[in-house]
Amino acid sequence: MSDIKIGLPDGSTGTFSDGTTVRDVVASWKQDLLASTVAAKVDQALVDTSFKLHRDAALTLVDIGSKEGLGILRHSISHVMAQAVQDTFKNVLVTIGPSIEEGFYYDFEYAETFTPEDIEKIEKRMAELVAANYSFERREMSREEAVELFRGKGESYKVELLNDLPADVKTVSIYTQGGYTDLCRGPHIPSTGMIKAFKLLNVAGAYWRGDEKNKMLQRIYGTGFATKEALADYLRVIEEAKKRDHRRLGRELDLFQVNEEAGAGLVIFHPKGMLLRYLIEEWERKEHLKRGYDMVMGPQILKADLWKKSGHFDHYRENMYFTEVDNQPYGIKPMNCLSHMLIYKSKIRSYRDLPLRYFELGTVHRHEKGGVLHGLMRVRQFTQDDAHILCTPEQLNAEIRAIADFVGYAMGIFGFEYEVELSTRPKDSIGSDQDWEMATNALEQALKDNHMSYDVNPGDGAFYGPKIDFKLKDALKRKWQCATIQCDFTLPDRFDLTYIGEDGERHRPVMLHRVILGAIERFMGVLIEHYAGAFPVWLSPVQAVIVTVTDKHIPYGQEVYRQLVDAGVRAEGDFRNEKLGYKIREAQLQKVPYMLVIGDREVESRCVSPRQRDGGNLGAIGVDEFIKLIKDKCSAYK
RNA sequence: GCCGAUGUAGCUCAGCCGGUAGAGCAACUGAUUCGUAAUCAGUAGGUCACCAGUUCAAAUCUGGUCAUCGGCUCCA
Repeated sequence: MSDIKIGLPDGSTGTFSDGTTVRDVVASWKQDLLASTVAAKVDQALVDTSFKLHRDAALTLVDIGSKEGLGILRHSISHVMAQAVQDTFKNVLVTIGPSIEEGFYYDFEYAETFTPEDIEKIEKRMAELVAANYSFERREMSREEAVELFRGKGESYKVELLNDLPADVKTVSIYTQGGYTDLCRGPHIPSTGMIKAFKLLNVAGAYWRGDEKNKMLQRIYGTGFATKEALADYLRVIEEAKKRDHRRLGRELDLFQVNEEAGAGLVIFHPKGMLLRYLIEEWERKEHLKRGYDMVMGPQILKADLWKKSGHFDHYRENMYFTEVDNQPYGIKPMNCLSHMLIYKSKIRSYRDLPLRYFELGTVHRHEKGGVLHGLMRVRQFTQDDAHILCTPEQLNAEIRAIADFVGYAMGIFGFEYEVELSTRPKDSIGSDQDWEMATNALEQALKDNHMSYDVNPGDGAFYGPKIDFKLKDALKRKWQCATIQCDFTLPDRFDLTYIGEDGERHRPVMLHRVILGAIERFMGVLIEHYAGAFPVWLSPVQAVIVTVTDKHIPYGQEVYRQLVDAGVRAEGDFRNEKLGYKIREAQLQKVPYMLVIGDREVESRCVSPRQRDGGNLGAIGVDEFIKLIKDKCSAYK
């Protein structure tokens, strides 16, 4: 921390009234403390010392490229954008405009729709405001004064925000730049002239305060960086991310389609996509059997009464599809647990039998809202690598820890990073307070025992129990929920599951719902983007393509093809009458890991010359040697 | 579901103010037999998402439906 320079005009290190120094503040800021805590502290320092310290600290942080500094810069740009919007258009009300991970946004209420041309106008006005180099002036006032100020401007959303502040908040701060004033906690950069690189990205609808019952506002997204180069880099990354969009690659690599004729959110797997899926599923089965799971399988439809018994009918009905068989109502399963419950109930269970781990690659149907469907990521029919574990309360901790380890192992195999979240009881839920507390504690304790860092998501659990979510990140930095572990004390109750304990008495088992990869479809989508379609050898639908130079090399090419296929290598032969360069290009675009060129040299020496998709060349090697290479990669999951 | 945009050949896209469709790539056919990311020539390919309406006339205007895209809400 000692190398951090504080941007005070006189180069001194200021000291706050509570004895901490500027250095302390910036150091703690760097340690990822809640930015707001530090911001509040810096603002307090401003009041205490009359240094315009917060600005300079912010400026310094922007200069050294810290996350917090960038956040401050973007927040300031959002103010400038709000001003530009109100300068350019009449009857626009401002709401909120924070910085976010990739940039910033500001939500406006405006009767008309912002068009792309409008966005250009706004950008132009913003450039003028930046050129004018207005300073950001901070002022504090009582909340009553602030209410008066914003009411006078007709900014009803700001008034609502002020009125909803906690009662103990007596004073609020406002920031003014170039005659435009916004309610804001700060901090901000010293002046608009410091904005070197920004861009407005798109307009979208967003509910006021994120509640779908509220009015829909117009949200303008933008981003900003400390330098033009950084902005250009970011835009390049966006372009690159588009290229690896799984929907595009799914078509280009001929993996799958989501066809309008078939219906929204319904995936059709093509041969290569199905092969990829098969490889993932085989991996799953092997790993589950290794870990003491039993494979089971239930039907797609079960009587509606059973869904009533489980609570799904009351709590999940709007997401379910129903059908009728012989005048009896049936529910198409949105989850796999019911069959597993019936398997458990098929016998009297002893504590000696537990834990029981039922694993099913379970295909489910959920009626997702139209607007959320997205390629393979959000679909209406998908297959979960689902398991339900029934155990004694004493076994719970070890089971949860084993699952968390399994997830970690799986993420390592597929090369993903992930974050962990613990979600607690939601409003619409079933079960006693006591059960919820026990379940939540069990999950939390297991995370602690495994020394895993996690965030808590209050109220985000399933209706039947709390859960641990594992979120991995795709190429666009979007987080996708994949693995989840859900604790359930209520289903065993509803289905009256029991086991005979050591004491000879009947006891209630505990149940865990869990998935490792989540949904195969979504996982494949994430996988496609992660590898940009260039799958590791063990997952490549085609591992090697044999390319002949001329027709006279075809007989040896077919011989090699036969040897590879017999050895279990996924090979294809490209014996078309095309130039070598043309065939190489196609194999390259299909991201095949190895291209085996067969020409005079190879026929003569009875070998192959594998060209790698990264452009490298392995030189002339024997076919056996090549087969061994592929086999080794597969067994190492490379 | 909500806000906004979009839907023309397999893909990427042209097609002004309504007069009834075009390019490049891909595909197919022929020629070419050629060493590591595109050989040349020719041919074929479209109910302009779907359904109504306005009009002498609709890819074009209006309404509805379906679907997709960017978000919001929700979620594996």
